Amino acid sequence: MTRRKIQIKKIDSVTARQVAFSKRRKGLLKKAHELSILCDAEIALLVFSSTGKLFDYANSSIQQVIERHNLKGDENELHKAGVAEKTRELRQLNEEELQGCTLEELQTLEERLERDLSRVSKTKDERILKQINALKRKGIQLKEENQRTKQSLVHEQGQSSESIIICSSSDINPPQDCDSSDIFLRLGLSLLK
Amino acid sequence: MTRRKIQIKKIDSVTARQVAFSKRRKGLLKKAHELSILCDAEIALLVFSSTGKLFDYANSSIQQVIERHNLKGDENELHKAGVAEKTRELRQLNEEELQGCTLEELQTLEERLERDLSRVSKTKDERILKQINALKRKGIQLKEENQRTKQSLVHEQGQSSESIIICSSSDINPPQDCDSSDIFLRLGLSLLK
DNA sequence: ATCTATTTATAAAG
DNA sequence: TCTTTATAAATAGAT
Repeated sequence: MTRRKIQIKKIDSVTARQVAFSKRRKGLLKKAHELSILCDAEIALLVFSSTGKLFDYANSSIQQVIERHNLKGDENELHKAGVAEKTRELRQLNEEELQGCTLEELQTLEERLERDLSRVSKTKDERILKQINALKRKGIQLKEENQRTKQSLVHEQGQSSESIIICSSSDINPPQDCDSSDIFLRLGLSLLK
Repeated sequence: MTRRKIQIKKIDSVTARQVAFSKRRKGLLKKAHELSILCDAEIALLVFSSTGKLFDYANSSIQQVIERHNLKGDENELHKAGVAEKTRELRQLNEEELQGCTLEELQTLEERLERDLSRVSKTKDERILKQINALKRKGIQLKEENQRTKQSLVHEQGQSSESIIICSSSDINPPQDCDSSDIFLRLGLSLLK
């Protein structure tokens, strides 16, 4: 505080808030570091900006605890820069190595898996729909043949058969279309209210 | 600092170190609080004295996670005990409240959603399978009737019909069973090597 | 804990 | 974001 004393309340101006955040964050991290050195203290400091970016300070011993608890999603610029490559590399990762991933990397992988799952489900649904339609066509064909055969009986013999199966269109309706991402959204909505 | 500038290195005198710890800890917590208010930031600050005592600051949303850190050994039991209830509560949460959840709570919710999605997909698959089997039965019925009708033609007229449809069992095979959780597992495995 | 000289942090402006 | 600068805040050392 200086030039003027300020009130401790949310800074209205977005720009001023960003400037203050940058300065004070730096100051806070410095103070945290000084305290840990001067007084031999263990310190963990996590600062998330309003946009979700993380800046942190932690002694190495606490660092491990934090990482183990997934308290922090590492969003350093450096990490972001390498995410695409990392994601590709993750295909080769075994489960143990996966534990070493940052939250952001895991999220990127998760999103990829969700997209792929959605694609697979959709493909599966389409294939099943095709099977159903094929069966439906086959059923209609059979019904027509059945009727035609019966017709020839009537025509050539003047007698009717009681063995004709009635197969209305409502008996062979296509299944309602419901791809899994849609289900997920609806499920999510119902669970969240 | 003041009266004299000091070097940032561990303070030798135990007394002086304790005094410095007390003063600077207070200052650090205050700065952390100011930053969180002024700049709308999420902050978690853990300070362990060299004697292992904890002093902390944290926004309410992070607070719960931090408190679990303090509980150390008890944490698992206590937390597990409350998960079921928490999960139930989360059903009532709207999106805004969801932002206030801890990472752990979000993960619990996510796992629940995944299980539910899996159940929904499985149910859907079973229903579709039923439809397919119903259509299959209908097709077989029709085929049998077709043949019976034709048979009666042959039997009563001694003539054969060329209109009989051949409908082999391979034409109406059931779809391979593949529930989505299985797909997900297989997809995951393939992506991870 | 209190005082206070001095250093540090930082608000406002460029 | 970096710099400058006036001023508020933090704090080392003493009591």
